[in-house]
Amino acid sequence: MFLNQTSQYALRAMAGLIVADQTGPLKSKELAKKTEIPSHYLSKIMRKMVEAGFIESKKGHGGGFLLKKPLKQIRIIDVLHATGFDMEDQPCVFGWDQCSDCNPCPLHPVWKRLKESFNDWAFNTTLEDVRRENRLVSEERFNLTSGR
Amino acid sequence: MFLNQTSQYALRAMAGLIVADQTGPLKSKELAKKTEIPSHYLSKIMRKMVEAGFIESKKGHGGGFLLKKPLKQIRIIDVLHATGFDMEDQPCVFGWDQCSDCNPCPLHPVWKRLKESFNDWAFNTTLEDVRRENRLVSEERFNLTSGR
DNA sequence: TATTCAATAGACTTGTAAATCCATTGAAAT
DNA sequence: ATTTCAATGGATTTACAAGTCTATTGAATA
Repeated sequence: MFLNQTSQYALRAMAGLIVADQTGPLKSKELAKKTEIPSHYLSKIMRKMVEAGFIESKKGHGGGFLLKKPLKQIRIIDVLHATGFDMEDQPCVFGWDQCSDCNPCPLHPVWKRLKESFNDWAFNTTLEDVRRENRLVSEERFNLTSGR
Repeated sequence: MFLNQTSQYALRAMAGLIVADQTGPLKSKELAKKTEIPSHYLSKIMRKMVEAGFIESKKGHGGGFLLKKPLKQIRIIDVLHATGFDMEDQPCVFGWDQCSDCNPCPLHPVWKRLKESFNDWAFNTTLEDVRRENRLVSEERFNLTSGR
């Protein structure tokens, strides 16, 4: 869908990291394998996550990436911003330089609603939600397969 | 933002066409100028709109593009489909081949909500909405500038 | 019929996000 | 100290969407 590959990879990588059993730092290569992201490309994305303060990196023996911030404090929008995506930078869909509520292009009202839904999602969803909902599913599956 | 340039152009072109004073067919070049879409590229997009049955084209003298269907019957999703965009074709954001409600990837629940908002918008917004809301704005402005 | 206009078709070029490659840095272990 | 491991930086390549160019088709006008 709509977000560019880099942003999608970033979400995927963060999700992959938080879902992993956290017994020490997770290596870029392992995460790459797990998430099927080209490993060298992933490295660059992970650097951005480090710079944004979401994770920290350890070089050398036993190195890799570790979560640094509470998941609750990392919103989807933060991850997107860290990859360079910013809704505010997006040009008017109709191509106007100065499109706004006061000076709306023909698509403005309609497009605005889409942006609002997107923002509603991106600002109100955190990586904690990702983890929680993933847990719920795993538990359900466990209950099923364990025969209760 | 997220939709590719071609899809955005398609929305822009349709909006440009319906907002134009409809005194006969609108030429591709005129529409291109109005919407600031590269004219030859626009031609290709307009062809898709013709094939989808939204508009018809007239060649030669006095030719151009005309609306064919009632605006109410053209949803945003239809325009997007006509340009080749299909939400159902979008691969799992986590990269899984078989990701579904029954077999959800770690991002599935969260991503699903985004898709639902998007679909809600794309399926429930028509070009009639685009026209109506544009009209409302124009009238408001008229009332202001006419000094009432 | 000849001329002009405008869409159509398809080959070709451009721009840039995505992906790869390789050399370097820095940390841990022995 | 030396070796090994893994992240980092930056140059380069690839792939493909976006955009351009040119020739053709087909309709209206006179």
